[in-house]
Amino acid sequence: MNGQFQIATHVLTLLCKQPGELLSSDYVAGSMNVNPVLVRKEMRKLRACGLIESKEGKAGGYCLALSPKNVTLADVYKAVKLPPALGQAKNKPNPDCPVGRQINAHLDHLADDVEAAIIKKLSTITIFDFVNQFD
Amino acid sequence: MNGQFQIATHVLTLLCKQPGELLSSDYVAGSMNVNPVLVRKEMRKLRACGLIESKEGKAGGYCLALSPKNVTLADVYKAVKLPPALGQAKNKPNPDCPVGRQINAHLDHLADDVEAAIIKKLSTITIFDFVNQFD
DNA sequence: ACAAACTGTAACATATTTAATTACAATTAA
DNA sequence: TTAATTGTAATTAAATATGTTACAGTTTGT
Repeated sequence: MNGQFQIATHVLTLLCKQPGELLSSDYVAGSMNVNPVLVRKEMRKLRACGLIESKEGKAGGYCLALSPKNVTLADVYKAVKLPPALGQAKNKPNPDCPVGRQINAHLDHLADDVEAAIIKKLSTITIFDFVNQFD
Repeated sequence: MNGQFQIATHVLTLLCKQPGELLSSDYVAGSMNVNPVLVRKEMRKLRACGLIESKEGKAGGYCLALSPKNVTLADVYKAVKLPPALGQAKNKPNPDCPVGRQINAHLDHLADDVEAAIIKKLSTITIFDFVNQFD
């Protein structure tokens, strides 16, 4: 099981609900019951993509880098870099078989199409939209 | 890495290319360089969904149960039952946190939407279409 | 200057999932 | 009756994700 997208989305939700404040990885980890180091690992990815900012030192923490209306869940998906939705075969098909020789090219193209469909769907939902669902 | 969809699609491609013949798991496994037992495991799923038929005993093997024009890659995707594209968190968010209390419902709904988008995309491609790409 | 509270990150342990392998009962054809 | 094959379980090995510990570096406040 892979909960990286869920962690990232949870953090962004918290940051969105408490704008202007710096939230620590310990605080966030407490809201979701995961290890603070895991949170910091996801935050590294989000920061690398410019979605959040972090501040070190005492009273440090994380905050949004952009307006929640300008960040979509597609940005989050790309930032966390999940394994491909259709999976990823590691076998090396038999090059002497007409099907084996070509299938990886076709499967790769298909996987790209599916990832594009996921991103298209997620790009219709901003962080603001997602957070707005909460009571 | 998870190559179940790729195995299933590879087998269906071979079956489609050699209609009327029964292909053995050994033959198929040889084309893709995986273990024959893995092939038989995926075949079980495809058969449970009615996509293929199998025959036991000497000279047994597998063949398509439907016309390749009537089977889409969405059927294959549903048959192999991959883990959800957005992952699956296993943490239990803090029920005392307003965000933690609700987020799983929202994430689950989102995951359903994404799976629907994947299936929508895959349902536009039949096995016939996929195989037709080959030389 | 110093202590405290953080991030950033590495290293290691644990848990889970997937693939490979082995084994064998049941089935079918020759 | 033998050989080839599916169906399936059990085990091992490999890959991946998570949890944990540790600690250097940074910043704030006293």
